Amino acid sequence: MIAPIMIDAPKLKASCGACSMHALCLPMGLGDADVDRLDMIIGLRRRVFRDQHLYRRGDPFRQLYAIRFGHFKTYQVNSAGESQITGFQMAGELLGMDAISGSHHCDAVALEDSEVCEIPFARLEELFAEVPALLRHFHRILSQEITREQNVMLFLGNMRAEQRFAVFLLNLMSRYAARGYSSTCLQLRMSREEIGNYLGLTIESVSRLLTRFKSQGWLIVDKRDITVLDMARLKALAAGTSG
Amino acid sequence: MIAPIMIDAPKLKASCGACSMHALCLPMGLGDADVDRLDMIIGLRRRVFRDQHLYRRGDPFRQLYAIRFGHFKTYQVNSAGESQITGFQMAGELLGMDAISGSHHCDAVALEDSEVCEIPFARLEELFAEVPALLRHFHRILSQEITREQNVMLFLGNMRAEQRFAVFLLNLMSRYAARGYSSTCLQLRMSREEIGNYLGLTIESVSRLLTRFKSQGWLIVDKRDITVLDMARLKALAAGTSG
DNA sequence: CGGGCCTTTGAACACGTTCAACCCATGTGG
DNA sequence: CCACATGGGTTGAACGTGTTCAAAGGCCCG
Repeated sequence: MIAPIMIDAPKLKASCGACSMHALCLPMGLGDADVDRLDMIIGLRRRVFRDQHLYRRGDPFRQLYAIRFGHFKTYQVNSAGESQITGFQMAGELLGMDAISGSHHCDAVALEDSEVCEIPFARLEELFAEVPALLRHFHRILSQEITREQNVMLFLGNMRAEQRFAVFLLNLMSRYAARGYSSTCLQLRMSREEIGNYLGLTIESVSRLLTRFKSQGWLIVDKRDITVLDMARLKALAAGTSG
Repeated sequence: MIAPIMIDAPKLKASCGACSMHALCLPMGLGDADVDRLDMIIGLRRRVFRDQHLYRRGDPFRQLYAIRFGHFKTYQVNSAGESQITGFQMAGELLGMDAISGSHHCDAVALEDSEVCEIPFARLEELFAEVPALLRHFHRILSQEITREQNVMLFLGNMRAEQRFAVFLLNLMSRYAARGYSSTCLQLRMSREEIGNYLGLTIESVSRLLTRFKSQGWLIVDKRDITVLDMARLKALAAGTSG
C-alpha cells in the first residue's frame, strides 16, 4: 500500500456566516451573534478527494464534519468483510455522529472531490453551555438521523426492489430541492453498484430497474443524469399504492 | 375501537438511586450527588400493559422513557400501512429519542406488562447545563442508537436469513448477559411474526429457521424458550464465516 | 369441549441473484 | 493511428432463497 501523492489544499478557516449552507447546517436558526460564536470554534476546512476516506472505523473521535460541498457515503463493514452503505450525504449535512460514543463505527468516503468543515467536538460541547439553542438544534439533528435510519430499515425490511428504488430517487430529489436544485432532474454521484449496495440489491437489479423505469416512460436516464417524467407515478410506487 | 378498561397502577415517584438498572441507564457513570439531581427531575413511573402503546407516531414530544422492567418494540409504518419493527427494547434502555426533533416518528408498544420512568425532556435539558457528565452520556446514548441502527441496516441489506437470525439471537443474548442473566438461555418476549418483521423475513421463514437450528443441534427450542447448545457455531453463522 | 391464536409444515411460485457475455467510453502504449 | 486494457454499465438465461398460499398441529382459556 503506497499512499497516493497529493498536495493538500490550503486549509482555510471556515465561516458559517458566509457559507451558503448555513440555513441547513449546524447554525440553522441561530441569531447572528450565536453564529459568530460558532464560527470561532469551527476549525479548518478540509479537502477530501474522490475515494479518499474522511474517517475510518476505529478512528478516535475528535470532531464532527459539516459538508461544504461534495458528496460522501458512509458504510458499515461486517466481520466477513462485506460492506453496507448506510447513507449518502450532501452539502449542509453533518458527518461523524456515530462516533460520539468514543470512536468511529463506520467509514466515510468522498464520492467526488469535496470539502468539509471540521467541528472540534470538545469546543462544541463548551459552546452548548453558552448557546442553548445550538444544543437544542444539535439534538434535533441527532434525532433526525435516528429517524432517517429507521426509514432505511423500513425499505430494506419490507419493500420490493421497485419501491426501494423509487423511495431512493424521491429522497434524493427532495434533498436537492431543499438546496435549490431542480426537483425533477438530478445527477447521481454514486455508481450503480453503490446504489445497489445501499438498497440491498445487486448492480444488475439496479440496472434493470433503471432500464424498466426508462422504458415505461417514467424517467429519462443518461448515464448518471436522471430526469423524472412521471412524478406522480414515482410517488405512487414509493408509497406502495400502485398495485 | 373501544378503549380497553384498565385500572391505572398507582403512579410512584421513580428513583434512579434505588433502581437496579442505574448502572446501564441514563445515570450511568454519574456520582451520587448528580444521581440525586437526576432523581429530582425524573417524573412518575408509568405502567404500560401488554400491547398498549407507550407513544404513537405524531404524538408531541415531551419526555423520554427509561424502561424499568418489561420489553417494548418500536416500529415504523409506511404509507401503505405495512410496518417494520425497528428495535426491541429492554430494561435499562431509553425510548423516545426519535422524537427530540419535535414529535414521535414511530410507535412504541409493550411486549409484556412493563414499567417506564418518565423523563421530562425540558427539565433534562435544564439539568444538562448543570451536569456536563450527564449531557456527555446522553450524547453517547444517542450516538450508540445511531450505530445500533446502522448494524440493523447491515443485516437487512446484505445477510441471508440464517445469518440475520444468528445475529439477532446473539444480540439478545449479549444484552441479557449484560443484565446478569444467563448467556445461553433466553425467553423470547416477541412472537415469531415480530421476529420475522424485524429481520425482514416472513413468519414461516423464522419458523423454519428455528426448526432447522434445532434439528442441527445448535439450539433447544421450546416455544419461546431458547437454549444455545453450540455457541461457537452460532457466532460463526453470525460472522458469516461458516461457509 | 370448542374457538381462537400462534406456530409448524408442505408445495408451488416469484423475485432478485448469479453467472456470463457483451457494450461502450476512456485512456495507454506501440 | 490502431490495438488493447480497464471500469462502469447493460442484457440474457438459469438458478435459488425466501415468499406465498394452503392446511394442519398444538396450546390456552373460556
